[in-house]
Amino acid sequence: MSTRAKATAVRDPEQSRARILKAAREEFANKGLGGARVDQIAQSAGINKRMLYHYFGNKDALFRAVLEENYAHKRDSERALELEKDDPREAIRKWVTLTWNYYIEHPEFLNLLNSANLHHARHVQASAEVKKMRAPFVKMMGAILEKGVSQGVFREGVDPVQMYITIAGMSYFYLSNQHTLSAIFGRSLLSPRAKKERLQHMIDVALSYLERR
Amino acid sequence: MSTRAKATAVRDPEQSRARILKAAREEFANKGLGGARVDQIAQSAGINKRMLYHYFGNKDALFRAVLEENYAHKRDSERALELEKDDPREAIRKWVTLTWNYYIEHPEFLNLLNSANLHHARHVQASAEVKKMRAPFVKMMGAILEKGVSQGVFREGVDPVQMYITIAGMSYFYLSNQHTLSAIFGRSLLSPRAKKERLQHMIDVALSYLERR
DNA sequence: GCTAAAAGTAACCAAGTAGTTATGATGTCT
DNA sequence: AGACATCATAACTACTTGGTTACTTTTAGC
Repeated sequence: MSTRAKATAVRDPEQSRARILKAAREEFANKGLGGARVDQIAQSAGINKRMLYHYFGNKDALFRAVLEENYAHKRDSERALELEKDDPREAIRKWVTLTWNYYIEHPEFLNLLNSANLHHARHVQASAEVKKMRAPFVKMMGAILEKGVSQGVFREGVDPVQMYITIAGMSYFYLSNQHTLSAIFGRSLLSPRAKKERLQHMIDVALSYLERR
Repeated sequence: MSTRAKATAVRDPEQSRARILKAAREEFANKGLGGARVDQIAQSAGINKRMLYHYFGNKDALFRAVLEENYAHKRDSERALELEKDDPREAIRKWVTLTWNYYIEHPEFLNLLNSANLHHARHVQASAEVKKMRAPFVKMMGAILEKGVSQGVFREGVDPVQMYITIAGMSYFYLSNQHTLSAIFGRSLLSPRAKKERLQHMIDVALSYLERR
Protein backbone atom coordinates (compact mmCIF):
# COMPACT_ATOMS: atom_id res chain seq x y z
CA MET A 1 0.00 0.00 0.00
CA SER A 2 1.43 3.40 -0.96
CA THR A 3 1.92 6.15 1.59
CA ARG A 4 -0.54 8.27 -0.33
CA ALA A 5 -3.29 5.69 -0.31
CA LYS A 6 -2.82 5.05 3.37
CA ALA A 7 -2.93 8.76 4.10
CA THR A 8 -6.10 9.12 2.11
CA ALA A 9 -7.78 6.42 4.09
CA VAL A 10 -6.92 7.73 7.54
CA ARG A 11 -6.61 11.50 7.19
CA ASP A 12 -7.57 13.55 4.19
CA PRO A 13 -7.87 17.32 4.65
CA GLU A 14 -9.03 17.94 1.08
CA GLN A 15 -11.75 15.39 1.33
CA SER A 16 -12.79 16.70 4.74
CA ARG A 17 -13.03 20.20 3.31
CA ALA A 18 -15.07 18.98 0.37
CA ARG A 19 -17.42 17.02 2.61
CA ILE A 20 -17.99 20.02 4.83
CA LEU A 21 -18.76 22.18 1.78
CA LYS A 22 -21.19 19.67 0.40
CA ALA A 23 -23.01 19.23 3.70
CA ALA A 24 -23.07 23.01 4.19
CA ARG A 25 -24.51 23.58 0.72
CA GLU A 26 -27.39 21.24 1.48
CA GLU A 27 -28.07 22.64 4.93
CA PHE A 28 -27.93 26.29 3.84
CA ALA A 29 -30.08 25.58 0.80
CA ASN A 30 -32.70 23.69 2.78
CA LYS A 31 -32.96 25.91 5.84
CA GLY A 32 -31.56 29.27 4.82
CA LEU A 33 -28.59 30.95 6.48
CA GLY A 34 -30.57 31.72 9.64
CA GLY A 35 -32.16 28.30 9.90
CA ALA A 36 -29.03 26.28 9.12
CA ARG A 37 -27.31 24.59 12.05
CA VAL A 38 -23.56 24.20 12.25
CA ASP A 39 -23.90 21.04 14.32
CA GLN A 40 -26.07 19.52 11.62
CA ILE A 41 -23.54 20.38 8.92
CA ALA A 42 -20.74 18.78 10.91
CA GLN A 43 -22.80 15.67 11.50
CA SER A 44 -23.85 15.31 7.85
CA ALA A 45 -20.25 15.78 6.78
CA GLY A 46 -19.20 13.11 9.25
CA ILE A 47 -16.55 15.32 10.81
CA ASN A 48 -15.98 16.95 14.14
CA LYS A 49 -17.34 20.49 14.48
CA ARG A 50 -13.94 21.70 15.53
CA MET A 51 -12.60 20.89 12.07
CA LEU A 52 -15.31 22.93 10.43
CA TYR A 53 -14.11 25.96 12.38
CA HIS A 54 -10.53 25.00 11.66
CA TYR A 55 -11.11 25.02 7.90
CA PHE A 56 -13.65 27.82 7.49
CA GLY A 57 -13.48 30.07 10.56
CA ASN A 58 -17.16 30.59 11.25
CA LYS A 59 -20.67 30.08 9.94
CA ASP A 60 -20.65 33.23 7.81
CA ALA A 61 -17.33 32.43 6.19
CA LEU A 62 -18.56 28.92 5.47
CA PHE A 63 -21.62 30.35 3.78
CA ARG A 64 -19.39 32.62 1.71
CA ALA A 65 -17.27 29.65 0.66
CA VAL A 66 -20.38 27.73 -0.41
CA LEU A 67 -21.61 30.70 -2.42
CA GLU A 68 -18.30 31.18 -4.19
CA GLU A 69 -18.07 27.53 -5.09
CA ASN A 70 -21.55 27.66 -6.62
CA TYR A 71 -20.98 30.88 -8.54
CA ALA A 72 -17.78 29.49 -9.99
CA HIS A 73 -19.58 26.35 -11.05
CA LYS A 74 -22.31 28.29 -12.79
CA ARG A 75 -19.84 30.55 -14.56
CA ASP A 76 -17.98 27.55 -15.88
CA SER A 77 -21.12 25.99 -17.24
CA GLU A 78 -21.99 29.23 -19.04
CA ARG A 79 -18.53 29.62 -20.47
CA ALA A 80 -18.62 26.14 -21.87
CA LEU A 81 -21.39 27.08 -24.27
CA GLU A 82 -19.26 29.36 -26.49
CA LEU A 83 -22.38 31.04 -27.79
CA GLU A 84 -20.61 33.80 -29.71
CA LYS A 85 -19.98 31.39 -32.55
CA ASP A 86 -23.63 30.51 -33.08
CA ASP A 87 -26.36 32.13 -35.11
CA PRO A 88 -27.75 34.87 -32.80
CA ARG A 89 -31.26 33.43 -32.60
CA GLU A 90 -29.89 30.00 -31.86
CA ALA A 91 -27.56 31.49 -29.26
CA ILE A 92 -30.54 33.02 -27.41
CA ARG A 93 -32.42 29.74 -27.56
CA LYS A 94 -29.40 27.95 -26.10
CA TRP A 95 -28.88 30.58 -23.43
CA VAL A 96 -32.50 30.42 -22.25
CA THR A 97 -32.34 26.63 -22.26
CA LEU A 98 -29.06 26.53 -20.36
CA THR A 99 -30.30 28.96 -17.73
CA TRP A 100 -33.47 26.94 -17.26
CA ASN A 101 -31.69 23.60 -17.11
CA TYR A 102 -29.05 24.87 -14.74
CA TYR A 103 -31.68 26.00 -12.24
CA ILE A 104 -33.62 22.76 -12.66
CA GLU A 105 -30.53 20.67 -12.05
CA HIS A 106 -29.18 22.83 -9.22
CA PRO A 107 -32.15 23.91 -7.14
CA GLU A 108 -29.87 24.61 -4.15
CA PHE A 109 -28.39 27.49 -6.10
CA LEU A 110 -31.70 29.38 -6.08
CA ASN A 111 -32.08 29.10 -2.33
CA LEU A 112 -28.49 30.07 -1.68
CA LEU A 113 -28.93 33.21 -3.77
CA ASN A 114 -32.12 34.05 -1.89
CA SER A 115 -30.28 33.79 1.41
CA ALA A 116 -27.42 35.88 0.08
CA ASN A 117 -29.83 38.60 -0.98
CA LEU A 118 -31.74 38.48 2.28
CA HIS A 119 -28.44 39.50 3.84
CA HIS A 120 -27.91 42.23 1.28
CA ALA A 121 -25.24 40.18 -0.49
CA ARG A 122 -22.66 41.07 2.14
CA HIS A 123 -21.12 37.63 1.58
CA VAL A 124 -20.66 38.42 -2.09
CA GLN A 125 -19.38 41.98 -1.89
CA ALA A 126 -16.02 41.03 -0.45
CA SER A 127 -15.61 38.22 -2.94
CA ALA A 128 -13.17 38.83 -5.75
CA GLU A 129 -14.17 35.46 -7.10
CA VAL A 130 -17.73 36.60 -7.74
CA LYS A 131 -16.74 39.94 -9.20
CA LYS A 132 -14.62 38.19 -11.77
CA MET A 133 -17.82 36.88 -13.29
CA ARG A 134 -19.07 40.26 -14.43
CA ALA A 135 -17.07 40.70 -17.59
CA PRO A 136 -17.81 37.27 -19.12
CA PHE A 137 -21.54 37.61 -18.48
CA VAL A 138 -22.01 40.99 -20.09
CA LYS A 139 -19.50 40.32 -22.82
CA MET A 140 -21.11 37.14 -24.00
CA MET A 141 -24.65 38.53 -24.03
CA GLY A 142 -23.37 41.76 -25.62
CA ALA A 143 -21.64 39.81 -28.37
CA ILE A 144 -24.80 37.86 -29.19
CA LEU A 145 -26.93 40.99 -29.35
CA GLU A 146 -24.39 42.86 -31.52
CA LYS A 147 -24.12 40.01 -33.94
CA GLY A 148 -27.91 39.92 -34.20
CA VAL A 149 -28.05 43.62 -34.92
CA SER A 150 -25.31 43.51 -37.54
CA GLN A 151 -27.07 40.63 -39.28
CA GLY A 152 -30.24 42.68 -39.29
CA VAL A 153 -32.26 40.13 -37.30
CA PHE A 154 -32.30 41.79 -33.84
CA ARG A 155 -33.58 45.18 -32.80
CA GLU A 156 -31.04 47.83 -31.84
CA GLY A 157 -30.31 49.37 -28.46
CA VAL A 158 -31.00 46.42 -26.21
CA ASP A 159 -29.06 46.53 -22.92
CA PRO A 160 -27.26 43.19 -22.38
CA VAL A 161 -27.73 43.47 -18.61
CA GLN A 162 -31.51 43.96 -18.93
CA MET A 163 -31.70 41.01 -21.27
CA TYR A 164 -29.59 38.85 -18.98
CA ILE A 165 -31.79 39.67 -15.99
CA THR A 166 -35.01 39.12 -17.93
CA ILE A 167 -33.96 35.70 -19.16
CA ALA A 168 -32.73 34.65 -15.73
CA GLY A 169 -35.80 36.10 -14.02
CA MET A 170 -38.32 34.19 -16.12
CA SER A 171 -36.76 30.87 -15.05
CA TYR A 172 -35.80 31.90 -11.56
CA PHE A 173 -39.18 33.14 -10.39
CA TYR A 174 -41.01 30.15 -11.84
CA LEU A 175 -38.73 27.71 -10.02
CA SER A 176 -37.86 29.60 -6.86
CA ASN A 177 -41.51 30.37 -6.18
CA GLN A 178 -42.89 27.11 -7.52
CA HIS A 179 -44.44 26.12 -4.19
CA THR A 180 -46.50 29.24 -3.63
CA LEU A 181 -47.37 29.51 -7.32
CA SER A 182 -48.42 25.90 -7.42
CA ALA A 183 -50.64 26.42 -4.35
CA ILE A 184 -52.24 29.53 -5.85
CA PHE A 185 -52.77 28.25 -9.37
CA GLY A 186 -53.58 24.75 -8.25
CA ARG A 187 -51.54 22.98 -10.87
CA SER A 188 -48.22 21.23 -11.02
CA LEU A 189 -45.44 23.36 -12.41
CA LEU A 190 -42.86 20.62 -12.65
CA SER A 191 -44.57 17.90 -14.66
CA PRO A 192 -42.60 17.07 -17.81
CA ARG A 193 -45.29 18.77 -19.87
CA ALA A 194 -45.35 21.91 -17.71
CA LYS A 195 -41.57 22.18 -17.90
CA LYS A 196 -41.58 21.81 -21.66
CA GLU A 197 -44.27 24.46 -22.06
CA ARG A 198 -42.48 26.87 -19.77
CA LEU A 199 -39.23 26.58 -21.68
CA GLN A 200 -40.96 27.13 -25.01
CA HIS A 201 -42.83 30.13 -23.61
CA MET A 202 -39.62 31.74 -22.36
CA ILE A 203 -37.85 31.22 -25.66
CA ASP A 204 -40.81 32.77 -27.48
CA VAL A 205 -40.83 35.76 -25.17
CA ALA A 206 -37.10 36.39 -25.50
CA LEU A 207 -37.04 36.05 -29.27
CA SER A 208 -40.26 38.02 -29.86
CA TYR A 209 -38.70 40.92 -28.05
CA LEU A 210 -35.32 40.75 -29.75
CA GLU A 211 -36.35 40.04 -33.32
CA ARG A 212 -36.77 42.97 -35.66
CA ARG A 213 -40.35 43.17 -36.91
CA MET B 1 -62.93 60.98 28.44
CA SER B 2 -65.20 58.34 26.94
CA THR B 3 -65.11 54.74 28.11
CA ARG B 4 -63.96 53.75 24.63
CA ALA B 5 -61.05 56.14 24.55
CA LYS B 6 -59.98 55.08 28.01
CA ALA B 7 -60.21 51.44 27.00
CA THR B 8 -58.12 52.14 23.93
CA ALA B 9 -55.40 53.69 26.00
CA VAL B 10 -55.20 50.92 28.59
CA ARG B 11 -56.20 47.77 26.75
CA ASP B 12 -56.65 47.37 23.05
CA PRO B 13 -56.57 43.85 21.68
CA GLU B 14 -57.02 44.89 18.07
CA GLN B 15 -54.16 47.32 18.24
CA SER B 16 -51.98 44.78 20.03
CA ARG B 17 -52.71 42.25 17.33
CA ALA B 18 -51.94 44.76 14.62
CA ARG B 19 -48.70 45.80 16.28
CA ILE B 20 -47.57 42.20 16.60
CA LEU B 21 -48.33 41.59 12.93
CA LYS B 22 -46.43 44.66 11.84
CA ALA B 23 -43.39 43.84 13.96
CA ALA B 24 -43.53 40.23 12.77
CA ARG B 25 -43.69 41.28 9.14
CA GLU B 26 -40.53 43.34 9.54
CA GLU B 27 -38.65 40.70 11.49
CA PHE B 28 -39.58 37.85 9.14
CA ALA B 29 -38.83 39.97 6.09
CA ASN B 30 -35.44 41.09 7.39
CA LYS B 31 -34.15 37.83 8.83
CA GLY B 32 -36.20 35.08 7.20
CA LEU B 33 -38.34 32.59 9.07
CA GLY B 34 -35.34 30.77 10.49
CA GLY B 35 -33.45 33.89 11.48
CA ALA B 36 -36.40 35.75 12.98
CA ARG B 37 -36.59 35.89 16.79
CA VAL B 38 -39.87 35.80 18.63
CA ASP B 39 -38.40 37.83 21.49
CA GLN B 40 -37.40 40.53 19.04
CA ILE B 41 -40.88 40.65 17.50
CA ALA B 42 -42.46 41.03 20.93
CA GLN B 43 -40.03 43.77 21.87
CA SER B 44 -40.52 45.71 18.61
CA ALA B 45 -44.27 45.43 19.01
CA GLY B 46 -43.96 46.73 22.55
CA ILE B 47 -45.94 43.84 23.99
CA ASN B 48 -45.27 40.91 26.24
CA LYS B 49 -44.23 37.73 24.52
CA ARG B 50 -47.05 35.88 26.27
CA MET B 51 -49.60 37.92 24.31
CA LEU B 52 -48.00 37.00 21.03
CA TYR B 53 -48.57 33.34 21.88
CA HIS B 54 -52.04 34.18 23.14
CA TYR B 55 -53.04 35.78 19.82
CA PHE B 56 -51.17 33.64 17.33
CA GLY B 57 -50.31 30.32 18.94
CA ASN B 58 -46.72 29.88 17.80
CA LYS B 59 -44.02 31.19 15.52
CA ASP B 60 -45.22 29.25 12.48
CA ALA B 61 -48.81 30.36 12.87
CA LEU B 62 -47.66 33.93 13.23
CA PHE B 63 -45.71 33.63 10.01
CA ARG B 64 -48.80 32.24 8.31
CA ALA B 65 -50.87 35.17 9.57
CA VAL B 66 -48.31 37.62 8.22
CA LEU B 67 -48.31 35.88 4.84
CA GLU B 68 -52.09 35.87 4.57
CA GLU B 69 -52.30 39.54 5.46
CA ASN B 70 -49.81 40.37 2.74
CA TYR B 71 -51.42 38.20 0.08
CA ALA B 72 -54.80 39.77 0.79
CA HIS B 73 -53.29 43.22 0.51
CA LYS B 74 -51.72 42.45 -2.83
CA ARG B 75 -54.90 40.90 -4.19
CA ASP B 76 -56.87 44.01 -3.22
CA SER B 77 -54.43 46.29 -4.97
CA GLU B 78 -54.68 44.18 -8.14
CA ARG B 79 -58.45 44.09 -8.03
CA ALA B 80 -58.63 47.84 -7.73
CA LEU B 81 -57.21 48.24 -11.22
CA GLU B 82 -60.27 46.90 -13.08
CA LEU B 83 -58.14 46.20 -16.11
CA GLU B 84 -60.81 44.36 -18.06
CA LYS B 85 -62.30 47.67 -19.10
CA ASP B 86 -59.15 49.02 -20.70
CA ASP B 87 -57.68 48.65 -24.14
CA PRO B 88 -55.73 45.35 -23.96
CA ARG B 89 -52.34 46.89 -24.69
CA GLU B 90 -52.94 49.57 -22.10
CA ALA B 91 -54.10 46.91 -19.64
CA ILE B 92 -50.79 45.04 -20.01
CA ARG B 93 -48.84 48.26 -19.55
CA LYS B 94 -50.79 48.96 -16.38
CA TRP B 95 -50.41 45.42 -15.08
CA VAL B 96 -46.64 45.42 -15.57
CA THR B 97 -46.42 48.83 -13.93
CA LEU B 98 -48.59 47.84 -11.00
CA THR B 99 -46.60 44.65 -10.39
CA TRP B 100 -43.35 46.58 -10.50
CA ASN B 101 -44.58 49.38 -8.25
CA TYR B 102 -46.10 47.00 -5.76
CA TYR B 103 -42.80 45.18 -5.30
CA ILE B 104 -40.90 48.47 -5.09
CA GLU B 105 -43.25 49.81 -2.44
CA HIS B 106 -43.52 46.56 -0.48
CA PRO B 107 -40.07 44.99 -0.49
CA GLU B 108 -40.97 42.89 2.57
CA PHE B 109 -43.39 40.94 0.40
CA LEU B 110 -40.56 39.55 -1.73
CA ASN B 111 -38.63 38.28 1.27
CA LEU B 112 -41.72 36.79 2.87
CA LEU B 113 -42.47 34.86 -0.31
CA ASN B 114 -38.90 33.63 -0.46
CA SER B 115 -39.18 32.31 3.09
CA ALA B 116 -42.52 30.71 2.32
CA ASN B 117 -41.02 28.92 -0.66
CA LEU B 118 -37.94 27.84 1.25
CA HIS B 119 -40.38 25.95 3.46
CA HIS B 120 -42.17 24.50 0.44
CA ALA B 121 -45.12 26.84 1.00
CA ARG B 122 -46.48 24.70 3.81
CA HIS B 123 -47.77 27.90 5.41
CA VAL B 124 -49.77 28.66 2.30
CA GLN B 125 -51.16 25.22 1.54
CA ALA B 126 -53.51 25.21 4.51
CA SER B 127 -54.64 28.74 3.82
CA ALA B 128 -58.10 29.09 2.31
CA GLU B 129 -57.44 32.82 2.19
CA VAL B 130 -54.59 32.38 -0.26
CA LYS B 131 -56.40 29.87 -2.42
CA LYS B 132 -59.24 32.31 -2.89
CA MET B 133 -56.84 34.42 -4.91
CA ARG B 134 -56.48 31.96 -7.73
CA ALA B 135 -59.63 32.72 -9.67
CA PRO B 136 -59.26 36.52 -9.78
CA PHE B 137 -55.64 36.28 -10.94
CA VAL B 138 -56.22 33.97 -13.85
CA LYS B 139 -59.58 35.46 -14.74
CA MET B 140 -58.27 38.98 -15.05
CA MET B 141 -55.23 38.07 -17.13
CA GLY B 142 -57.36 35.70 -19.21
CA ALA B 143 -59.89 38.45 -19.91
CA ILE B 144 -57.18 40.86 -21.08
CA LEU B 145 -55.63 38.29 -23.40
CA GLU B 146 -58.99 37.26 -24.87
CA LYS B 147 -59.97 40.82 -25.52
CA GLY B 148 -56.66 41.40 -27.26
CA VAL B 149 -57.18 38.35 -29.45
CA SER B 150 -60.73 39.27 -30.38
CA GLN B 151 -59.59 42.76 -31.32
CA GLY B 152 -56.91 41.24 -33.50
CA VAL B 153 -54.01 42.88 -31.68
CA PHE B 154 -52.71 39.96 -29.60
CA ARG B 155 -51.46 36.56 -30.69
CA GLU B 156 -53.61 33.53 -29.94
CA GLY B 157 -53.02 30.66 -27.55
CA VAL B 158 -51.15 32.45 -24.77
CA ASP B 159 -51.56 30.80 -21.39
CA PRO B 160 -52.64 33.41 -18.80
CA VAL B 161 -50.67 31.65 -16.07
CA GLN B 162 -47.44 31.69 -18.10
CA MET B 163 -47.96 35.35 -18.84
CA TYR B 164 -48.72 36.14 -15.23
CA ILE B 165 -45.57 34.38 -14.05
CA THR B 166 -43.40 35.98 -16.73
CA ILE B 167 -44.54 39.49 -15.87
CA ALA B 168 -44.14 38.91 -12.15
CA GLY B 169 -40.79 37.18 -12.61
CA MET B 170 -39.20 40.02 -14.59
CA SER B 171 -39.84 42.42 -11.70
CA TYR B 172 -39.36 39.94 -8.90
CA PHE B 173 -35.94 38.66 -9.87
CA TYR B 174 -34.58 42.14 -10.57
CA LEU B 175 -35.67 43.38 -7.13
CA SER B 176 -35.33 40.27 -5.00
CA ASN B 177 -31.80 39.63 -6.27
CA GLN B 178 -30.80 43.27 -6.58
CA HIS B 179 -27.93 42.92 -4.10
CA THR B 180 -26.14 40.05 -5.79
CA LEU B 181 -26.89 41.42 -9.26
CA SER B 182 -25.63 44.84 -8.27
CA ALA B 183 -22.42 43.28 -6.91
CA ILE B 184 -21.88 41.27 -10.08
CA PHE B 185 -22.73 43.95 -12.63
CA GLY B 186 -21.21 46.74 -10.58
CA ARG B 187 -23.98 49.22 -11.17
CA SER B 188 -26.89 50.56 -9.18
CA LEU B 189 -30.18 48.92 -10.04
CA LEU B 190 -32.36 51.27 -8.03
CA SER B 191 -31.37 54.72 -9.21
CA PRO B 192 -34.38 56.61 -10.61
CA ARG B 193 -32.96 56.19 -14.09
CA ALA B 194 -32.32 52.46 -13.68
CA LYS B 195 -35.84 51.91 -12.39
CA LYS B 196 -37.36 53.83 -15.28
CA GLU B 197 -35.34 51.87 -17.82
CA ARG B 198 -36.23 48.55 -16.23
CA LEU B 199 -39.95 49.29 -16.30
CA GLN B 200 -39.80 50.35 -19.94
CA HIS B 201 -37.82 47.22 -20.83
CA MET B 202 -40.36 44.94 -19.16
CA ILE B 203 -43.30 46.62 -20.89
CA ASP B 204 -41.51 46.27 -24.23
CA VAL B 205 -40.83 42.59 -23.61
CA ALA B 206 -44.40 41.81 -22.59
CA LEU B 207 -45.98 43.68 -25.50
CA SER B 208 -43.50 42.45 -28.11
CA TYR B 209 -44.43 38.92 -27.20
CA LEU B 210 -48.18 39.47 -27.11
CA GLU B 211 -48.67 41.70 -30.15
CA ARG B 212 -49.53 40.04 -33.41
CA ARG B 213 -46.85 40.71 -35.94
C1' DG C 1 13.49 8.02 14.54
C1' DC C 2 12.77 12.80 16.07
C1' DT C 3 10.17 16.99 15.95
C1' DA C 4 6.95 20.46 14.77
C1' DA C 5 2.95 21.47 12.33
C1' DA C 6 -1.41 19.96 10.85
C1' DA C 7 -5.57 16.98 11.52
C1' DG C 8 -8.55 15.22 14.67
C1' DT C 9 -11.67 14.31 19.14
C1' DA C 10 -14.64 15.02 23.28
C1' DA C 11 -16.35 17.83 26.52
C1' DC C 12 -17.61 22.25 27.56
C1' DC C 13 -19.79 27.10 27.87
C1' DA C 14 -22.18 31.43 27.81
C1' DA C 15 -25.79 33.33 25.41
C1' DG C 16 -29.65 32.57 23.40
C1' DT C 17 -34.51 30.24 22.06
C1' DA C 18 -39.42 28.92 21.59
C1' DG C 19 -42.74 28.23 24.46
C1' DT C 20 -44.99 28.09 29.63
C1' DT C 21 -46.44 28.95 34.43
C1' DA C 22 -48.29 31.63 37.92
C1' DT C 23 -50.59 35.53 38.79
C1' DG C 24 -52.89 39.83 38.37
C1' DA C 25 -55.67 43.70 35.98
C1' DT C 26 -59.56 45.04 33.15
C1' DG C 27 -63.79 44.92 30.74
C1' DT C 28 -68.49 42.77 29.97
C1' DC C 29 -72.65 40.55 30.93
C1' DT C 30 -76.41 39.86 33.90
C1' DA D 1 -72.25 43.79 42.53
C1' DG D 2 -70.53 39.45 41.32
C1' DA D 3 -68.96 36.06 37.95
C1' DC D 4 -66.23 35.12 34.14
C1' DA D 5 -63.67 35.56 29.98
C1' DT D 6 -60.15 38.35 28.07
C1' DC D 7 -55.87 41.12 28.16
C1' DA D 8 -51.60 41.64 30.29
C1' DT D 9 -46.85 41.03 32.94
C1' DA D 10 -42.62 38.93 34.84
C1' DA D 11 -40.12 35.17 35.71
C1' DC D 12 -38.91 30.69 34.32
C1' DT D 13 -37.65 26.29 31.89
C1' DA D 14 -35.86 22.78 29.05
C1' DC D 15 -33.09 22.75 25.33
C1' DT D 16 -30.30 24.70 21.40
C1' DT D 17 -26.65 27.25 19.46
C1' DG D 18 -22.27 29.12 17.62
C1' DG D 19 -17.99 28.90 19.04
C1' DT D 20 -13.90 27.28 22.28
C1' DT D 21 -10.62 24.73 25.31
C1' DA D 22 -7.66 21.12 26.38
C1' DC D 23 -5.78 17.31 24.65
C1' DT D 24 -4.37 13.27 21.32
C1' DT D 25 -2.96 11.35 16.84
C1' DT D 26 -1.02 11.48 12.33
C1' DT D 27 1.99 13.26 8.74
C1' DA D 28 6.03 15.38 6.51
C1' DG D 29 10.71 17.23 6.69
C1' DC D 30 15.10 16.53 8.39
